[in-house]
Amino acid sequence: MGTNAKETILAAARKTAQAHGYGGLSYRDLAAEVGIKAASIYHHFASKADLGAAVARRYWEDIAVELEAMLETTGDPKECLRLYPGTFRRSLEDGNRLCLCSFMSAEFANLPEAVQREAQRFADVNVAWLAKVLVMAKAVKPGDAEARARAIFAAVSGAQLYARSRSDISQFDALIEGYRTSGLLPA
Amino acid sequence: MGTNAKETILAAARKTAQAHGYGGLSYRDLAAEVGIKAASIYHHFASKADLGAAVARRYWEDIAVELEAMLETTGDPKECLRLYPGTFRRSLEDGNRLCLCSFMSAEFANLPEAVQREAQRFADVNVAWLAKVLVMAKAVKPGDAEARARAIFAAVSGAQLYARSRSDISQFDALIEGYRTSGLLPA
DNA sequence: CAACCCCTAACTAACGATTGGTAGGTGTCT
DNA sequence: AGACACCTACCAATCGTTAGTTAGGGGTTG
Repeated sequence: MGTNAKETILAAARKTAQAHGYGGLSYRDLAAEVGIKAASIYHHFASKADLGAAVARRYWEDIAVELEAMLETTGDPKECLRLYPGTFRRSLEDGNRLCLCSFMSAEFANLPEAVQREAQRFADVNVAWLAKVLVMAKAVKPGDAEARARAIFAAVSGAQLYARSRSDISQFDALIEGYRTSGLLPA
Repeated sequence: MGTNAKETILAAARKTAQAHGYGGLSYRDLAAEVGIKAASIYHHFASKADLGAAVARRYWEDIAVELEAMLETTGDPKECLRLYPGTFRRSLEDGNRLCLCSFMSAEFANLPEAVQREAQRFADVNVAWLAKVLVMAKAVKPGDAEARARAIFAAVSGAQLYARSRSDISQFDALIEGYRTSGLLPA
């Protein structure tokens, strides 16, 4: 597998965890998918907790980059708010997968502390970005931005969870539309 | 464990599943909690899938009764909409537990079909009741009731998930308040 | 009344599979 | 030579599940 084995493992683990959770991560299955043996994963990650934490950390690092890039390329905070649910939609498009943070929030009680921390950071990154963009778009009073950002994040997460349980992306789209007409998201 | 062993198992399994999911249900742990041996559970439930389906079914049956009772005792649909998030709040109060349906929606890909079906029914029951109450309260146009009901259910589920990942009920309360000020829930 | 039979509700003991993890060896490239 | 990437071969624990057994209560029958 060469020098990028670690990255390949991380990517495969992320996809599996988004479908079956941290508990559904198996060294043997993961190794088979990557094309090495289970014990070899220990050469890159000292334990399952380490792997889980690395996967979750990479997950919020990636979304942080993606969200900042969105803001930069569009240069339009209102457009960003319109596009935001798309980041969750894409997980559903990709094999009806869930946001890793949502899955780990459900599994929270079973997670090693290091994994818990990294999972929380994903939510923090999303809320911070949303709050910033809401203020830029003058969609809320600056003092209300963080509360509204959290509400949007939680609601979109819930929409993804619901749509997943129906294996039906159109349910996600309908829910997001519902958030707009009700005023949670700017119309 | 006399005649009500089956009920005792169901109740213990529900509590465990709300904390650790269907995958976190272990016959040995469950039996130890109830005070019998693992194999004895098979006298009451033919398989883990059977047990899981029975737990999920009982879960939506109970909430259906609870919601109808709320409507009857208050007689006030607006008051019902105000009280509704409380049903999710109580799971958090009880050991930071999650709605069983939410946990199973996350685990969806790993669930036996019978369990999937019963988990979906919980959402259906909630949405149907919410839609009915929204119309009674004249909070939305009758044609928009079901879409709004789904939006409320998904958003409240998301709020519970977020609060759980922080082990902080006040986050749930703040999110619900945010849904009210934004217009998703009637103020 | 007593013997019989079946049912319920539990038990002990083990099954094969899978889990995360460890020890130590092998080949390859610099 | 030595570091790196990966291997084989195991381990103890846990998983859902099965087989066979036991204790006791209820009904029917001689």
